[in-house]
Amino acid sequence: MNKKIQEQIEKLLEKAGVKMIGELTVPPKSEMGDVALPCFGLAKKGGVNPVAYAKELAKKLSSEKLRVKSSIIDNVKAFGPYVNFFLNAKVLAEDILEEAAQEKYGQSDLGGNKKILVEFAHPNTHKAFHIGHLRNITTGESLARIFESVGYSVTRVNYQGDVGLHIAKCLWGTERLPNEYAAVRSEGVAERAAFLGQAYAKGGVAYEENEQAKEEVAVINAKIYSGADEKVNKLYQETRQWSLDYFNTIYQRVGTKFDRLYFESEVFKRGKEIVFENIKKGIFAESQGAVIFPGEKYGLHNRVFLNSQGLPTYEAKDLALAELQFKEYHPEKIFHVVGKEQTEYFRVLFKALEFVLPKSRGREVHLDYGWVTLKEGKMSSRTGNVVLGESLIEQVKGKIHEQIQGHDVANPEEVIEKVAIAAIKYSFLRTGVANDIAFDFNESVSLTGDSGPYLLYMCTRIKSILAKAGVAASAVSFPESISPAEKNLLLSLSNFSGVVARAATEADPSQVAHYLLELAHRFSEFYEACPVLNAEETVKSFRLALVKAVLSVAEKGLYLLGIQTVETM
RNA sequence: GCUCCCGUAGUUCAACGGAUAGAAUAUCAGGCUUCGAACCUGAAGACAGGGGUUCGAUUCCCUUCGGGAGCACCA
Repeated sequence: MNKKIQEQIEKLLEKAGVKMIGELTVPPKSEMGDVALPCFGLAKKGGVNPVAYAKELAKKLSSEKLRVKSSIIDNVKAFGPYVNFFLNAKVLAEDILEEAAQEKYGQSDLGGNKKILVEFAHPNTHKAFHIGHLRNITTGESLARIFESVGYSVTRVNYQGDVGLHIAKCLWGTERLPNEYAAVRSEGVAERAAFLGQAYAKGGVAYEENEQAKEEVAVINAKIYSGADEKVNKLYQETRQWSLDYFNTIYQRVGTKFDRLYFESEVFKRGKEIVFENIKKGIFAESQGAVIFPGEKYGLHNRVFLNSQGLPTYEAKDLALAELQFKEYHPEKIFHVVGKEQTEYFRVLFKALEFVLPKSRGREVHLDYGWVTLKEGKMSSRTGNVVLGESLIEQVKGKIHEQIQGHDVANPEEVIEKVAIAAIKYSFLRTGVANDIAFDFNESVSLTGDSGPYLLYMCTRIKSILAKAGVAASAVSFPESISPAEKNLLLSLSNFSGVVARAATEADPSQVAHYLLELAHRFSEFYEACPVLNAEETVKSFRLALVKAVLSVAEKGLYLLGIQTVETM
């Protein structure tokens, strides 16, 4: 709810000698008013019937409002247990349009410029980059932007697994595909990435089905950690770079830039040290040849931090990563955007961290997001049943290409790319972060209705109007009569700041997505009902300003989702 | 087996413990000589089942059924 409106209502209540209890909401129908004050809380305190109370309060406020000059509130009426306020459209228009025109509209300083890290993407080198990663990046980037807009100092970091068993599997596979390997060395970034996926699949299958291969993979793994074998080093470094080059092309494509790339290879040594240092203190314990953290002591489960070969596992590396991150950035909080299957893992890790690094307590947050599952079944890079991130983008582009036929578009290639990215990002962000997405090519990335292109379409329509209108007069005039469609748009505009704040506190970009959908729909209704360019001068001036404000807020909101607008589509 | 998450129109998603459970898509019926029809209007269609707490439950608790994930040397 808009601050100004809230203040006005509070002022009115104060005059009537009533304290503000309960949050303002929006009535289900516009005939019932524009803002609603529920009276359950008020009634409960006084032990009265909320319906009777609302009726009485509305009556009181109605007489009181006469004494509030230039109030934005036109009328007060009781509906059941609610007191509903009718806002004056003209005053609302003057307030909102002025506010929404500001560069910083929607921003706030909730974060107090505190430092936070948003860690996301984390693809592993030598493995496929699939649509799950795409969802992760989309979510992480959007969260980073939302946090920034409410006044946090955000650092985007990416933690990538470039050591570990999966690398060994891939190298094992590479050694068994010598011809393909030789050929791909002279090819492009994408081909190399595809080759690594193939090699990984080969190694992964052999590891599970063949005892000898399993041992060979373990040997390679040890060599990667020790760095003792020149031949392995060389192959490892070369293929590692292939992956990183490829990831960079994708980051660029989806509009994400990282401030710091962390690698497992830079923390595994220190991870091992930390565990050793803390065995004496009794934090970690030996068990069956490995070193574990006894999570069971704390109602969690035990986890292996050093395996029986003495190599650090993911958990030990994460200890060192945390240490490094606190040392480099002194963050207030670190958000790890990681799949929800690791929820229990993080509970144990954060517990162990509290002992090893006491200042981390309460500052480590696991932002769990849901799976992207295929309708035909679960994705698995082992069986090759994965949808690669880029192939999704290409498929969606194909669909848009068909749609765009017959349109007069200036830069079709650029537009198709942008619309495709918008469609995909929106399809990931419209649903709650923690929810799984059952992915289906034909249904999931929609181009109509509740979709990214629908939002972009609102923007291009407005841009088209503004272009035809030419240079607008500097002073905006306000007509006496404002239609319901216009008023709805104004009310939507007034909600933007609150939506962004909520999205930030709940770490949930879908709030912004839903808001934009409503804004776009209300714009479409307005567009049908209210001609802009052919309107009488005063009305035209107002509508142009209104439409400009809508575009401005829409672009701000789309930016928070990581979506760029287009001129034509 | 233990722990956690999730069951809302045919389908994909909404709904700070509050008003007549909202959208989109698919289906049916309408709307372009008028700022871009990737749009708009209308119809039909849902809280998995059963208990409980509450003035009030889709929301909280218990339970049954159904789906998913995690639970020692992967990340």
